[in-house]
Amino acid sequence: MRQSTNPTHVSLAAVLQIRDGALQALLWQRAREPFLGAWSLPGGYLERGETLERSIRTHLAAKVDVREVAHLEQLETLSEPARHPQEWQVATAYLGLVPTGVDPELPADTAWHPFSRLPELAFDHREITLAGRERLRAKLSYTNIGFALAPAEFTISELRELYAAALGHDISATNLQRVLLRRGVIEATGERRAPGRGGGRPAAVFRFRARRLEVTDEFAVLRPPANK
Amino acid sequence: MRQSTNPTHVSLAAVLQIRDGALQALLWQRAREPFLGAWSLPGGYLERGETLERSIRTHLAAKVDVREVAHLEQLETLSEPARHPQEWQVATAYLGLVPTGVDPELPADTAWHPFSRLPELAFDHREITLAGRERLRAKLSYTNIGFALAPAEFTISELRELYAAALGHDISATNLQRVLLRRGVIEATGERRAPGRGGGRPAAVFRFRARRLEVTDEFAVLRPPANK
DNA sequence: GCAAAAGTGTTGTGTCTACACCCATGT
DNA sequence: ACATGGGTGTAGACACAACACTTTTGC
Repeated sequence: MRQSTNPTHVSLAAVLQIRDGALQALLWQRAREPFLGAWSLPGGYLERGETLERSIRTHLAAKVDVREVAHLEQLETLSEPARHPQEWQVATAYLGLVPTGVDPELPADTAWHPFSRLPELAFDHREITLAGRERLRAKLSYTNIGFALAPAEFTISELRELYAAALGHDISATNLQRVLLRRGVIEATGERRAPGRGGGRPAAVFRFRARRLEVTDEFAVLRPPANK
Repeated sequence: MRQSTNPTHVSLAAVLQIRDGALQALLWQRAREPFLGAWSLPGGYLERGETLERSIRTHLAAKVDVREVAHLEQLETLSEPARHPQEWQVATAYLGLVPTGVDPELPADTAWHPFSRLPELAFDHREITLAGRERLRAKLSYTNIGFALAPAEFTISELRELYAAALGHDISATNLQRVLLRRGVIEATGERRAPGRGGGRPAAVFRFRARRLEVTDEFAVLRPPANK
């Protein structure tokens, strides 16, 4: 029991990466009660003098040795009084994204889990994890958030696989390329990738033009008049 | 000084309404230090045993006598250590919307302020207020959130004025009607509104089909293949 | 030559803006 | 009659999905 007049405050993160062609979440196994042994999201207490974002970055770096988080954004703050069985605790959840290919060394109690086989999660962490995936899926449509899932350079078919894995449905390489080029989200580097055994035309290499989140489709159905 | 190991936690709300054809925010004048006399967002401490949403609803109902909040959603949680000069305080901000026409009785220290003449605000409340307006503007494009700004029944020109005031730019009644009808967001009641002095064709009366937030335009540019 | 993989051309559909025009009422 | 405000018809721009077709490589 920490004390009585104020809630404890923790930062948590659903850290997602595409590994082996599937969207996966970084989880660690709790070493103490409550939920001893259950899988849960990385995070920890907010300390005096730090912001929530600094808090979650510190906890990620210290506990899990993940410094390669390419994008981090706040998801929501959970305050259900019964969410922690012993403590009055408020949690602010973040979504973190790690580019494909990065393979940080993990402590023994930490592992990646594909969404297709998520274990039972402690507290309300399952809800948070699913909310993170939803946020990612939505933003793939109208922002350049793909930069945080992709390596620095890639071919369209590689990018197509990433998008398909994150979205959960197939996507056409043809149209993906056209949409992202039209919007100026990606650009050709000018280089080509040599084909594998069995041949095939060499693929053009692309990169994201920005590596910070930008809204690329204002989808402003109710948009201001053109003239004027 | 409340205590040391945990931050205090407050809930705040940017409560918006369209009044006199302009988007306005509900503010109250602080009665104590810090920022004595400055305008600020309504809200207050989170109490043990309640959720943040319950907390902000309670504070709104008690302090400001606004029970007519048609929509309430979480905006973000602010944790900058220096945001409160004396206290280690975390704040979770909400966006609240009140339909046009409702005119709740307000205490003497509370008043509506149009965005065009926002006073200096205490703490980081200006940032929150602007974030609330941005959230509203975005959601007007792809959800039915207009239900929370409009009265139960309205004509298209009345609705057009509300959208224009909230969006900050003009909008065509013709196209607004077609977009909202095509998406099934509004429907005709079958009644007509008598024209004012000076004549004119009687206007058809409409209502929103749902009075809870729904996403009406999935804007899923990267959408699943049609045939499967 | 042939299979494999990448990329382009083209067609059709749906959604939106803009604007001309028609409708129903008061004076 | 005619001014006033409401509503419909329609054309053009654009973004997208789907799919046929062409290009460039390995074997």
